[in-house]
Amino acid sequence: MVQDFAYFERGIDRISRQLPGMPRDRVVLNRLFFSVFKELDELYNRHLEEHGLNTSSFLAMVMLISCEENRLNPRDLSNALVASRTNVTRLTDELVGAGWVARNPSIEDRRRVDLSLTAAGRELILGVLPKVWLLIERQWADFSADEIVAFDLLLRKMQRSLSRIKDA
Amino acid sequence: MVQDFAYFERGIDRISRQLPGMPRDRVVLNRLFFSVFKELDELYNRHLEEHGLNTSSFLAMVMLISCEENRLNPRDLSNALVASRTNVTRLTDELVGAGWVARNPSIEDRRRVDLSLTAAGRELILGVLPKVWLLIERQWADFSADEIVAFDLLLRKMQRSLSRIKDA
DNA sequence: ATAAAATAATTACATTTGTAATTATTCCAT
DNA sequence: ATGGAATAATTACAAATGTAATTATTTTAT
Repeated sequence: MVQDFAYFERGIDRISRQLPGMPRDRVVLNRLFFSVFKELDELYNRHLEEHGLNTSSFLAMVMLISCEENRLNPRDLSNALVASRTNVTRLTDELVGAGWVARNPSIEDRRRVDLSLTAAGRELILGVLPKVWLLIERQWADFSADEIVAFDLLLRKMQRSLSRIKDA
Repeated sequence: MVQDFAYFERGIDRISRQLPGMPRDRVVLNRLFFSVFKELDELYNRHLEEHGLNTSSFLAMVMLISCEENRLNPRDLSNALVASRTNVTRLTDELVGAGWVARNPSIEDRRRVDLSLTAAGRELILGVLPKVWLLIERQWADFSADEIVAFDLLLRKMQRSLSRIKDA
């Protein structure tokens, strides 16, 4: 069956036989990474749905409750979400429409817009966060403290590698 | 600035002060995972673009060249890509339109459709794979063999954990 | 044998995301 | 001080993805 990863590995080996030079272990790693991410995103979207959120709007609200001045520009959100500015504009429209976020012209720079949580938005995200944390704890329940640390280091290393390739 | 992860960690700590009970290390891990994935997806999309592909259509073609009988049903692709059947229908329309994939009614079960690569599709993917492998090698160049193995094991563990939560 | 349930793919429609062009403002080099 | 370049956000539009309903076929329980 498709769901277990051995299926993919057999496929990868079939390609390897048709075309030499495959860095097999790293090809497997990337494939794993993609499929695990999709499952992860799906899981959190499913749990956030009942609160009218998805992983993007949730992260946007989290960025807003966690930022220094309690306000953030669309540009910052775009970086934080690794999403286009366009999409952030639309997302913001949505959150403003729901009454969770306020848009205010920036005082220092009139090109800018300051986004901040409304009282309702703050209340929502403070209610959702503990539920998300419970899910996170279930998700990582089988991992030892050492494994968590190791995973963290590997992801950061991967991040550095990706940004180096990007800049090159 | 937003791009380095310390920025997120300071935000995470600000939340922690507003709301107790956060499993900090694992929250950081999930955030890292999301942001690394987005960067990864972006990188590969950028490199695949010149061949008229993106990560989805590329993986679809890879599944087709790597499958046992050289044919696959839309259903299988949907599982492999962790994408909706609808999206696979559209994706297939696209690949068929480009002349890379053929749609044939299945002999055993007339509800089904067999998808397979055309000669042009096969040629395309055999040309693209080596380039993708070069990128993969750059991406993982800094990782030792041990790190690759460790990462692989952690991702598989994560996959099992996610599928356990899904089934529950 | 046959009717209900299950399965496969697709269609119609909505949502999410992105690229390119536009508008407004600020920065910077003369 | 001022005109060109850079930056911020948005708008118009296109591409990618998803949900629910529909059609065709097969499986299964009587």
